Amino acid sequence: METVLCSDPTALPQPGTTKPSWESLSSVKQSHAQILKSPRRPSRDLVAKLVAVYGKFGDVSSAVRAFAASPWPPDAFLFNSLIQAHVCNSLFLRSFIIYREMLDNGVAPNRYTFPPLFKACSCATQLTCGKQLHAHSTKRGLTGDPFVAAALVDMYMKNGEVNGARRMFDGMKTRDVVLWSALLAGYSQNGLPQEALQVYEQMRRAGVAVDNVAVVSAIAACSQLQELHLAGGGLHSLALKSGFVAEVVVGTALVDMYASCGELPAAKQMFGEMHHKDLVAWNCLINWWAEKGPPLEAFKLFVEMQRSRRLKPNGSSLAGLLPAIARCGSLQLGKSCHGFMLRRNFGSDEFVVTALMDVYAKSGDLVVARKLFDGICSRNVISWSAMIAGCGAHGRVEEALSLFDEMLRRGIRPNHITYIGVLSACVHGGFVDEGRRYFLQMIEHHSITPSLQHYTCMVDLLGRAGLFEEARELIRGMPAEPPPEIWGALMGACRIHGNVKLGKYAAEKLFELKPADPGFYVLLSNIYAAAHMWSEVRRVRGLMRELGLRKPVGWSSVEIGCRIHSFLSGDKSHPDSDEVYERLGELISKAKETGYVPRKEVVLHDVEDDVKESVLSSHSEKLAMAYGWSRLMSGKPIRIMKNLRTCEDCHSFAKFVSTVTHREIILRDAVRFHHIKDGICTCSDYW
DNA sequence: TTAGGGTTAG
Repeated sequence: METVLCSDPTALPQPGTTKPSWESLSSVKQSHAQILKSPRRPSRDLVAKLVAVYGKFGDVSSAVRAFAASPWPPDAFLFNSLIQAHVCNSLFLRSFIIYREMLDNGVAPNRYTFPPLFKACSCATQLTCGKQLHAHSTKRGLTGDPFVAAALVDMYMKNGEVNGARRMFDGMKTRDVVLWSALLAGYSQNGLPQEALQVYEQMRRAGVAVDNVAVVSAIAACSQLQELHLAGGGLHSLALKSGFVAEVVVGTALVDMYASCGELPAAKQMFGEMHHKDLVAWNCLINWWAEKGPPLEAFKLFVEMQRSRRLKPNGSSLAGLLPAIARCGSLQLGKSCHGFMLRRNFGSDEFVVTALMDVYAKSGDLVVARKLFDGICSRNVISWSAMIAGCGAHGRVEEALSLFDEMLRRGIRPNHITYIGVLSACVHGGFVDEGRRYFLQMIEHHSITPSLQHYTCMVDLLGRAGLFEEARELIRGMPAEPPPEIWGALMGACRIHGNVKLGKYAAEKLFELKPADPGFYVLLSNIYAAAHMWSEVRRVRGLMRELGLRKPVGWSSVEIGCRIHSFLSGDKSHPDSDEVYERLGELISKAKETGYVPRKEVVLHDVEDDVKESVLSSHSEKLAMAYGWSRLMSGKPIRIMKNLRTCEDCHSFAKFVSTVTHREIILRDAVRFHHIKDGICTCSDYW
């Protein structure tokens, strides 16, 4: 062994010592400088260690310089270190080039060479390259090495080659915990949680001591399965007994599991019990609150994270928070986030930009959403799907479908979510032929098995067009018993077309499947009311009372400056209520002068006409419209959000208001956007 | 010197 000449004996690795005292980049550089000053040339092993440690500190340039100055020719250890330094700094393509140089210089790769290269193939999704390297490792008899094998299983799994990974695993005679975990994690990461839990069970039966990593992957599988009580509960107990729970990764996996099962209080409690919380743990909590919790709470968590832990949000934090803003539908808040994102240089992060695009689309500003979409350099299937869905929801059906065609022309393969957007667009536009064609194309050309959402879209599309027999045929052809969503869509179509008989049939199915959902009772009562079958209406309403079910309360909001003002139907609690009703009265008079006739048939109670008109005139969206007109500057669009579907009368009224006030009205309801300008709505009147 | 893990846009 060569002796290292150095004035400070603690600064350099000494023979026999296990841990070098290179704890910072500056200490490494200092030692390196001393080595260079020394009259004797350093050994290859010492340079290789320097290269590795430079890589770990993220200084790839110094690693390359150290390598270049090493005794020539470099050996395998030196090349391995240089490859590793590049891989751990995400310079994957460069690592392949170094491997090529290694071969060109006649240096034989060894068991240490391949794991980092397979990792590079995993991260850079380079399956072809991975397969070639697999062949190289086999040729050299290295594939049986446990480190190489585990890296290979991981490489195949990360590239979505589940069967390849399994074959690799099955071919191994000795299987350690890391090899098992690579398989288990791979199944979980590929959306196969059942298989992942099976592997976990097999692993335990095989007597392998389960470690923290295996537990994390099994918990992740439970999150996907939303399986909290059997496997999930057992894993939490195991994590507690073994002490793994103290690890931030294990704690985060448990937070995620509780939240994904809808147990937000348990998730928050788990989060509170974690001693150390890193950025991923915070992001996990924020993401779930943004999706399922009160949107403002998600925003508060985002602020709290930065204050209390002094953590800097990354792209995931923002992409996770933005759905909360999208749910609020607040354009102002969306713009603030946009500014924050630009200041923090997330303007080219496609995750963040796609999430922001969705915020603008859901806040009613499709123009900015489209600009953001056009500005994304590498648009993937997710950004295309988001834009297509946005256009469809805004009634820009032709634009949605032409975007879809363009996406196909560019060779982007659509997935099941893309087709949900495409089929919904067809529903919004009443494009029956196109819908049928896309549904078949999805199955036959893209081998996508229709999901519940696809079937629901099709039933909705056919039902709205009055093609009840075709809709029923489709339902009969479904592989499993139709769930409530399907009958709900059919019932909605029955209301539009006054099909009492089929509506009643669908309602009976729904009352069996979801007896406590008030929405379906209301829908049936609406079907009877539209047919003037008032005794049936009373019977259904009576049934609702007996069951203690109440119609969900409708509310609308309008954004004025930085504030959101909400109104219930007939609401008089707003501080400016007098002004709201006075201005609404003006609007109704002006609208009537230009031809607006209240559509009293929309009111479903068996009451006198004047009562119906008074009920109609205080619908929450009308109150919000009047307040917006009163308070927003002249020419500014009025943006309204409604929690339920807008009724036909309010839709018609909004068209007259847009004409008499010369304002654009953008109304987001539970299913779509209505862009109304000069008396015309971009979405069809196809109800 | 080398392998497997938690969050993340539609």
